[in-house]
Amino acid sequence: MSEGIRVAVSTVIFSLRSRPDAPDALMLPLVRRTRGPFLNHWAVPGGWLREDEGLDDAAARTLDETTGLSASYLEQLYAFGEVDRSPTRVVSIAYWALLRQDLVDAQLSTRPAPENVAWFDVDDLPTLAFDHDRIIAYALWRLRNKVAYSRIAAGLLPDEFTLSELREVYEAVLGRRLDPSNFRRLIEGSEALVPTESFRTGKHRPARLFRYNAEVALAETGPPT
Amino acid sequence: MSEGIRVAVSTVIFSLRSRPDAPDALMLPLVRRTRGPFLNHWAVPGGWLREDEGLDDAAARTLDETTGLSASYLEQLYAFGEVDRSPTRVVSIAYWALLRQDLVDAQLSTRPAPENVAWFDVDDLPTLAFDHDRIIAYALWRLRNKVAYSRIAAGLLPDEFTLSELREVYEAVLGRRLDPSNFRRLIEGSEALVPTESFRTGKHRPARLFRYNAEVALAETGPPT
DNA sequence: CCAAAAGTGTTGCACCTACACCCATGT
DNA sequence: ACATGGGTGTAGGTGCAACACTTTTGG
Repeated sequence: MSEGIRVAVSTVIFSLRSRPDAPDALMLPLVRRTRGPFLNHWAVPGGWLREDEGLDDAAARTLDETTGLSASYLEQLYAFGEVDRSPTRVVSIAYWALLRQDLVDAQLSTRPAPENVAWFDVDDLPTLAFDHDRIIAYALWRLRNKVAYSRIAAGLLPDEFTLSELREVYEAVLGRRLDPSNFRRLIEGSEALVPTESFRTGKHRPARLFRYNAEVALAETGPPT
Repeated sequence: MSEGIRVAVSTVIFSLRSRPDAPDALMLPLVRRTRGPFLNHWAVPGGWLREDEGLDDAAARTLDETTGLSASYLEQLYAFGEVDRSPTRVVSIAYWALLRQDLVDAQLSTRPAPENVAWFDVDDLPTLAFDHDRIIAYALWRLRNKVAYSRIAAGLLPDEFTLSELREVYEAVLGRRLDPSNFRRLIEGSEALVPTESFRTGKHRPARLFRYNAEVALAETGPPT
C-alpha cells in the first residue's frame, strides 16, 4: 500500500532577465527552504498536492504563490520517485513553465519578490536541495528541445514583439547565435505568428510587430489533452 | 496536505502477435478488474506504489506480475492526477514498455496467461476502466513518435533479426508500409545496429542477421538518467 | 552620408523518397 | 527458369545554412 507516501508538485519556472550591455539571460526563481531537510538550501518552487486539486492546478497554484503570476505555458515534466530522494517518502511531479518577461518585470517593480525567493541565472545556480539539480537540468533540456521544434519561445515575450526580439529569446535559450534571415523564414513559414500593422520604432529601421497565434500553440505535442 | 492521496503505477505493455496470412500486429495485455470501481472492466496492468520501491521498480514489478517477464524497454509516460479520474483520490504514474515477441510467445506456450489477463490488438480494444483509454492513446502516440526518430523498435524482436523483420515491426507500429531499400539505408546509417556474420535462411536469398547496438540505445532521449 | 538593423534573394549541401535495377536462393 | 525477397544505385525534391544584397531609419 501507499499510505505513507506523499505527493508534491514542483515547477521549474523560466523567464528572461534584461542585462545592460549583454543579451538577455534565461533565469528562474528558487525558494529558500525555511524548514526540514536542506534547511536554508535553495529549492524549486512547489508544495504538497491537495486532495481537492488536480496536478496541473497544483502547479499553477504554487507558481502563483511564488511569483504572483500565472504562466503563459505550463507542461508536466516528469515524476520523480526514487525511495531515497528525500528522508521521508515523497513522489514529486515536476512541471516546467514560461513566464512573460514584461509581467515579471512589472510584478517585481511594484511588489518586490518575497524575502525567501530569488531569481538565478540558469548558468549560475546555487547548490540545491534534494534532487532539484536533476529536475532543473531536465527542464532545461526539455525547454531547449521544445524551442527547437515548436514556437514556444513567444511565451517569454509580451503580446507583441519584433522578430529580432523573438530571435534573441531563441538565442538566450539555445545558447547560440542564429542567422536573422533564416530565422525570419523559419518563423514566417510556421504560421505560428501573425504580423500586425504596428512597428517598433527605435534607433534604426522600424521593425514590424508580430503576435503569437494561439490557434497553432495547442496542437504541437499530441496527447494528453 | 496529501494524506488521503494514493499513488499507483500503471504500465502500457506493447508486444507483437504473429498472425497467419497477415503482418504482425501490435498488441498489449490488459487485466480484468476483480474488485472495486469498474468491476470486470479491462484495465492497464499496474498496482499501488510500495513505500520501499521507486517508481521504475514498481513499474517493473507489476509488469512481471502480469506477464512473468521483464521489459526490453521501459520508460515513464506521464502522471495522471485529475481529482475525478477515480472515486478515491489516486495519482497514477503511467509507464510504457516493450516486450520481446519471442519471450512472450515462449512464456505463453509454457505457462498460459492467467485467467484475468488477456492480450488485445491495439486497434481493437475493449471498453476500459477509469481514464485508461487516454493512457493507452498517449502511450501509443509516444511509441509511434519514438519509433520514428529512434531505433527503439528492436526491443520487440529477439537478439538477432533481419532487416525485413525489423521493417515489419516498424510497419506494424506506424501502420504504414515502408520502402525496403530506404529503410535499409536509414538503419545502416544510424549505427544503432551491428551486422553479424549469420544469415537467416528461408524461402529465398538468405538475409543477414543484425544485432541491436546497446551503446547507442541509451543516449537517445536525454535526461533524466 | 554612414552605421546598423530590417528584410529579400540565391546558392549549395544534406537528406529523404521513389523507383529502377542487379543478386542469390528455393522450388 | 522463375518467383521472391535481399540488397545497390541513382535522380528529383525539400528544407535548411550560409551569405550577398537591398531597404529604411536615426544620427
